Amino acid sequence: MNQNNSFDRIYAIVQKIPTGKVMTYGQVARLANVATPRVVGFAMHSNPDSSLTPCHRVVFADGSLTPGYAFGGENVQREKLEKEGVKFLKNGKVSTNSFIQTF
DNA sequence: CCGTTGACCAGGC
DNA sequence: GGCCTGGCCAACG
Repeated sequence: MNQNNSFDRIYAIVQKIPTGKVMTYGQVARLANVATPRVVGFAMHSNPDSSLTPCHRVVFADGSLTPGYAFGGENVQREKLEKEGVKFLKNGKVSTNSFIQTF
């Protein structure tokens, strides 16, 4: 628990994201007490396992998916989220209603 | 130690 | 509503 490394804290938060819900990088960064959302991005790209750390549940603040998803690309990420019940908008973005509001 | 890079975000056009 | 720019800040070599 209380990891001193930023990466470990980020991983812990991402792992706590329930199925069918998504979080923005800024949200994760804030909960992980990280200075900037960029660190979250670094951690995700260094993410060792998609099953251990569901980085596909982490999206942009606009609801856009991750450009250059480390496990196949945006296309794969979108299918995974849809499979988990996440709603997508016509413009190809995640519905803001799928964002976690209370944690 | 310093410079570059980057899975961000907010603002402007 | 979509695309571009600037700024913040940590990790990497």
